[in-house]
Amino acid sequence: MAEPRTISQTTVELDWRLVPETRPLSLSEQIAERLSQEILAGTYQPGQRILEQHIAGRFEVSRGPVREALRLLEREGVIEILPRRGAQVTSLTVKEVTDIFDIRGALVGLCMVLAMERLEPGQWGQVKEWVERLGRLARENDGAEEYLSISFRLSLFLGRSSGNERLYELLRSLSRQTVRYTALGLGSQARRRQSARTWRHLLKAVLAGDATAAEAAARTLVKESRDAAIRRLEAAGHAGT
Amino acid sequence: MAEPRTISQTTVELDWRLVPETRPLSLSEQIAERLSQEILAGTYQPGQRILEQHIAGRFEVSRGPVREALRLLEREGVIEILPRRGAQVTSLTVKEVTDIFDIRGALVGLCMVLAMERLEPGQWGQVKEWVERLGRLARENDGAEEYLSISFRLSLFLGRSSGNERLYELLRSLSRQTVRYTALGLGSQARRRQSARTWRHLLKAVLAGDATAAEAAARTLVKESRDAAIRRLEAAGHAGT
DNA sequence: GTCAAGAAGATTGTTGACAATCTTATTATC
DNA sequence: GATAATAAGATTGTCAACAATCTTCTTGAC
Repeated sequence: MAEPRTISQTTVELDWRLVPETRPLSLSEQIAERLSQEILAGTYQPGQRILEQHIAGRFEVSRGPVREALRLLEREGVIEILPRRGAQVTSLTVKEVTDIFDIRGALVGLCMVLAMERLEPGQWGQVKEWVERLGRLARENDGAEEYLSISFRLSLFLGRSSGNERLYELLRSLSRQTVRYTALGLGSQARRRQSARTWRHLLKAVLAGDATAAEAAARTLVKESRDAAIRRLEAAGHAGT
Repeated sequence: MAEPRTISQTTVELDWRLVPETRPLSLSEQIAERLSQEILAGTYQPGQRILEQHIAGRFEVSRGPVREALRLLEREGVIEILPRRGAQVTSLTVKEVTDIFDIRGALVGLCMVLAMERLEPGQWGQVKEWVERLGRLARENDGAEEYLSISFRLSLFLGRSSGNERLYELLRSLSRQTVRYTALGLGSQARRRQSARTWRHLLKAVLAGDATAAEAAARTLVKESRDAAIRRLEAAGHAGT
């Protein structure tokens, strides 16, 4: 019983998945995927311990694959493993959230530059549509969830367009780690308006062929996202949620 | 026999180590450390397969800890693991080397900006000394090895000075992955002279308090390193070494 | 002589059990 | 009543063996 084994399935959009490939997932990857979803969904809270035996029992596998799944999740920043003390759901401090956003800012800037070097002006149609959709969603009261989804997808599009596979993977991982904080900010309609405006600036710069301005807009996008998240965190009493 | 076990030791400078912490390393971490050294030293060549059983036999442990060590090395980019086909020493294409250098460039730029925000003018003394030493080494014929060591240390200093722990770790990992290619470039004296010159530009910008110029210099540093490495690779026939 | 099919060997994936360590609850002491 | 030592339980680290898959070598057909 090596690979053909499967645990109970749930379907999730490819972009959001931990392992975005379509090949049959190994047992440990399936476990990691499920746990990742549950942690993002809040079934496991930040700071909560994760016991190997408990997971093994829940998915009816031995502890071996569970251990490997936990290493995979640690690698993605979803959990932290302390030697001899087991795993727990990552609970970021405000400082750590800031730090990750800063890294994302620099990398998104690079993405933007590379994408403009590679893409023809005609290949930005999809981006234009998405940015316009963001504008509409920013005017609505309950557009938070879809806004997040579209902006996440826009980021991934830029990442892929950079032509730098490793940059794409890195950004995907960092975006995953901060998605709950990005969402925190985008909960406010004012913040969505701000975001949509910056996206429009970015698009304008792209269509004008101004790489410097586009890079600046991309970095601004992340910086604004960071500041909104931090404000929310500090208002809530800066516990690691 | 859980943690107190040790495999045969070798001492390596902390900066170059896979796990830079000083706490007692777990068995799998010790194995990963040793393998990492051997791979960097060329005992295992790029592309070469690594068999779990072979490693387990060599270090007289079971395959469990070896498997965990391999995951650790995969995470650091030292090896690649293909499902059901085992591990092999990472063999980067020219494109992948370029991509990693580009990421490093963007991140080193960010480092520079952050470090200048945090450090007082008086705290750059160590950097000044190192940069001057690089200048001397660039004039010598056989200064390649020490040049690499000092410039690696300079990069790490900037990383630490950024105050962004995650940025530091990320840069350390990426620098490790490209260190053999950086070394390839620095083998030429002309290249060392170029590098030393750019370091001097960087230092000058720092001391003048010009963050923009310092960031540009930092990015240039990585870009020049990238171009030198690529030239060497392509001259050598662009196999993955 | 080349290519495809099959069999033997090698290698990874998984499991359950045992050992060492860590955590928690209890008890004793000040 | 609070603190420290102790013991029991819980949890992680390691091991050896088995099962499934992959690789390679052999054999046979064209």
